[in-house]
Amino acid sequence: MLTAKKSEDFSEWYTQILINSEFVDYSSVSGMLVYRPDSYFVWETIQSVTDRMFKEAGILNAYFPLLIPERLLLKEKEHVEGFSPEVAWVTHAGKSELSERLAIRPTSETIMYESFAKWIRSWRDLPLQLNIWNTVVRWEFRHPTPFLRGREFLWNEGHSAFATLEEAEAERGVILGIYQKVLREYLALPGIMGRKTDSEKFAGAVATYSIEHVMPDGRVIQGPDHHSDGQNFSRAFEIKFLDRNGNSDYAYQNTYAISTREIGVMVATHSDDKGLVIPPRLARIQVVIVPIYNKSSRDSVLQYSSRALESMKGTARVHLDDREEYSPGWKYNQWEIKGVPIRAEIGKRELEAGSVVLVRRDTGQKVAVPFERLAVEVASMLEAIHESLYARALDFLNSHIFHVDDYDDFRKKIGSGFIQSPWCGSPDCEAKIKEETGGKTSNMPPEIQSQASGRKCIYCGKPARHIVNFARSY
RNA sequence: GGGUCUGUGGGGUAGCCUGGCAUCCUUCCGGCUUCGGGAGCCGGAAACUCCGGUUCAAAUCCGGACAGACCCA
Repeated sequence: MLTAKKSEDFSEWYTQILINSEFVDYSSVSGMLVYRPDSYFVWETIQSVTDRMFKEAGILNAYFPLLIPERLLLKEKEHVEGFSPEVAWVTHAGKSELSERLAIRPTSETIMYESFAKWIRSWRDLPLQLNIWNTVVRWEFRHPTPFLRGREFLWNEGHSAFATLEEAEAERGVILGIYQKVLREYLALPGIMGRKTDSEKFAGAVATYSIEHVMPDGRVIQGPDHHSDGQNFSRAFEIKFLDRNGNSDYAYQNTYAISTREIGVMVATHSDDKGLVIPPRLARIQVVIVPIYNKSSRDSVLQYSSRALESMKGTARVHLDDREEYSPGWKYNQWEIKGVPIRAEIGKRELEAGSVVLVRRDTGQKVAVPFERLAVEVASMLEAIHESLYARALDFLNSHIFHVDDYDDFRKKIGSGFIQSPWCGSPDCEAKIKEETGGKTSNMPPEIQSQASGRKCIYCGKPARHIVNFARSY
């Protein structure tokens, strides 16, 4: 039973729908989540469609170890500093202490680049574009929230090495394009793409580009990202090659990721006070048939329901809920909590009319369709649900972007979405703004940077060099 | 990191001030009955976070630990 409302108590609502829908469960390790079949189905799908696009782009999958020797982790200074407070360590095997403690990977740069250094000798070995699907552990100390902030999450780690900076830079558009496509076509989520400021970029990177989302409560959360690492890691790990002219150079590298956090953004964005709303392409069950009968109509209704099931099988993932012990009304509620996109109601009336009633989860709209058109109508309804979820999410995003030039106004607006304001580029101003308002820099979309000219920094009043999205964030 | 509050069956709770065999809802199991928006009845299973103290007697009072929530940095 759901008691919290999305608009009144967002965080309580969020956990209630996740648990009540049997989407995920808590484990006895705080911050580590159990993915039950419906949520794992979502991740498997995200994973497989992303993976397919990676492969089309020439990226190969590999696998690297879970544990990283301490000496490797220490090789890149900024990288260590960024991660060391959150690293979990393996120190013992049984009762004996290990000679060198091993980090449980918080990310795999260091273990992978040791190998890269061995494999890369010549420009002919480049580019090297590898990806691994794995989980990482980061010992968060702030309160964990399912999917959004936890101590273990599932993701992809793409790691590339190129011979030239230009080639490395060109990868960014390809990868972010893939991520945007996955978000748009599967999770039905829009986002804002842009460059992170230096103080918010990835530890060890030269530049980070991210896709950022607004949450229903007006706070903002970072989604998939792509980091240009320049030669920072290649110098630390001696990833050197001889170019066409016989000169030795360090490789130019990138890293990128999409994680299970997106599932949280998806749930939070689309779901409502009745429970989850899962975008059709990610729903394990896309259509649930609920038969309605009494003693005398039972057999004929169930038989008709089975025929409906068969006729839809080739089109959608369908389930017939023929449990005897629950009433139809109870089933409606349960499948609504679980976010199944379409409910098909079949009773004596439908049987006699030769029709089936379809009900959309997102809008509650009911429509009776002739049996012969069932598969066709279901297919187009699934499509319509997807598009309408995306359209609504996009409207929400657009109505939570504010252009602000005045600091008092900024203070009032911060916390209610993306505040686009001019900034001089000074980390001091950035830090002061954060301190005084709680507003952090989210990212800087390339296409609006030209608007900085002639404007003044929201904090110090000096000429602006960037237009930045400020927000309270997760 | 600092402060405030809270830990009772699987979930949600009453009881705590004023010590005396733990309340109700839901879930779960068995049965009957019902089925067009969480039906009804009968029976059953299931809990005081942990450690110590006070007491004839502790969910209740005291101390500590652990866990969680909220506020501040």
